[in-house]
Amino acid sequence: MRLHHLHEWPMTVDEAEAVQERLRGLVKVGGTIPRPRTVAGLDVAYEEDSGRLAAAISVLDAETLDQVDESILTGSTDFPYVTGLFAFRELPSLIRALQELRTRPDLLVVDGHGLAHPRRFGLACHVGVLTDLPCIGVAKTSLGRYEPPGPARGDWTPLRIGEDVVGRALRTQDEVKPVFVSVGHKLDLEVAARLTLWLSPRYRLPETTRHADHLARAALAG
DNA sequence: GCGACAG
DNA sequence: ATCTTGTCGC
Repeated sequence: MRLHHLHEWPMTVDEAEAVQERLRGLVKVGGTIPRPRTVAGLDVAYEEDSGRLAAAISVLDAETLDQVDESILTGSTDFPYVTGLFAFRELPSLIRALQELRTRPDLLVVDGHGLAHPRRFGLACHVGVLTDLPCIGVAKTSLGRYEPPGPARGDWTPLRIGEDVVGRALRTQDEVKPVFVSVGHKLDLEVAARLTLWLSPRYRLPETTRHADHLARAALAG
């Protein structure tokens, strides 16, 4: 898969924030996906010591949610974990995994935020701009403020940072903690939320994320 | 100013 | 992210 703007790579925290400010203008907000045939989940697993990591991508049939492709690799990280600069920690390995994918998915689902980010350019936006593919951010915790949504699957409330509505707190199953959905690239928030619900028929997290998580953990072990 | 803070 | 006991439920 062909990727764009790979020359935009920082060495320091200041440079990293500058890259985000520069690339944020390339995010396309809005739109729908006519008929997604395949959906890819991206995730990275870490080993507490030695900075070893495994990146995994699982591509599922959007209709049956059966896996049709995968890409797994192990590596290491040098960029420290800094809230807001999360992308620069996971992106190098995710990029390699994307390039080794046999197929080009119709949609990407990232384990983290898109627009629900301090500079409105979270990992899901970054991956979306690099690939120019529609991309959704689905995170397990929030960086913004929200009121608890209703108790039923499908209930949601707006997620805000400052005055901006940057995403949704979405209940994907009855009586479970909500997930935090935001636009990454090339779709609108309503579509992102609808797709997230579709991809989460049984558990709190989307099947794409769960599959990728399993693959990444297995790769670290074996 | 202080605390909180995706994974 | 990862470390973990017991507990509840299919």
